[in-house]
Amino acid sequence: MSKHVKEMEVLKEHLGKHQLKFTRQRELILDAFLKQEHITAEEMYHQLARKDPHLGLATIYRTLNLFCEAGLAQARHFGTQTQYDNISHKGHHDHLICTGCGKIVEFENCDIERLQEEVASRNGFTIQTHRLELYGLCSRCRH
Amino acid sequence: MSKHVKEMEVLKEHLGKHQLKFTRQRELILDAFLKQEHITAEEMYHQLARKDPHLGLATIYRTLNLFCEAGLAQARHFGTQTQYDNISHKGHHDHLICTGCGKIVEFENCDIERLQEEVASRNGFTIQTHRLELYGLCSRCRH
DNA sequence: ATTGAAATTGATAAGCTATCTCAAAAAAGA
DNA sequence: TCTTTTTTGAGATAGCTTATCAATTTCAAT
Repeated sequence: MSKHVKEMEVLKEHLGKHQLKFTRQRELILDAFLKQEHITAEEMYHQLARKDPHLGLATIYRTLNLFCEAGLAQARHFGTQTQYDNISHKGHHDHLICTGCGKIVEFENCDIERLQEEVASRNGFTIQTHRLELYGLCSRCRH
Repeated sequence: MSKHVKEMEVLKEHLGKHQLKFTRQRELILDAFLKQEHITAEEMYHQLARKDPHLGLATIYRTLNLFCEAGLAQARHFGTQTQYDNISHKGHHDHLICTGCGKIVEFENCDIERLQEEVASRNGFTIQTHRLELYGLCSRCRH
């Protein structure tokens, strides 16, 4: 039924270790979560309203936080909301954002990522995720 | 009176351009803000309560957001609160943030900054500012 | 210095996001 | 199935930030 067998196992293992139970809601939310790169609780609430209109918002929050504890998700505060990042999703990308027209260009740079690792380990940190945004003017807006 | 002449000029120029007015409160808040590397509105509210007990919290928020628009500050959301970073005084710095205990380590890395410039120019952008946050576990929280 | 239009302030209400409460429902082991 | 423990859903609550608005302040033009 679910395509996310590996992650489902990670969840079940975490549940087992902490005397928590495997529920229909947790399965449903994990399935939906793993299809996204990142999502907010509110977004997921509306998305899942079709499948289960009675699924409560509090349950979404509780479950997404559970995923963080299980190492499947990573909470990141963006604007006024909390984004829950899908850890298993590879292909992280950073953003170039034009302050003139709002244009967003995505990019990836291995050299930068390597230097980030260096900085982190020099400070005793193990990086889970990162966020890099460059703000400036695109060629069109500079004139 | 004020030691932050340069930044005060930046603020005044921004105010002039946008038909805004130079007030006692804005001067007071800028002076206090520039003494910090980063601060929350609430912290500043309590800090300034001694100098001006009638200074409202809403004014602090409004003014710190004004500083962001003027390019003197940068808002950063951490936990449930917003940190306002002073980017005009000590120069920009990036952050290593522990997702376990919330510890924040500031760092600067010229090599990363140079690579950022490269990425930007390759895409026709001129960088005005940037935000780099590395999330992970500090040595203490990893165990 | 005075005036008057426009912006700002302070106090508080309102808005939003996230968490807490608790009775009812569901899960898991015997 | 029975029993114990955990989870859920709905609404209440908490914490941070913004909106509202009458009174005040700024500032350019008298």
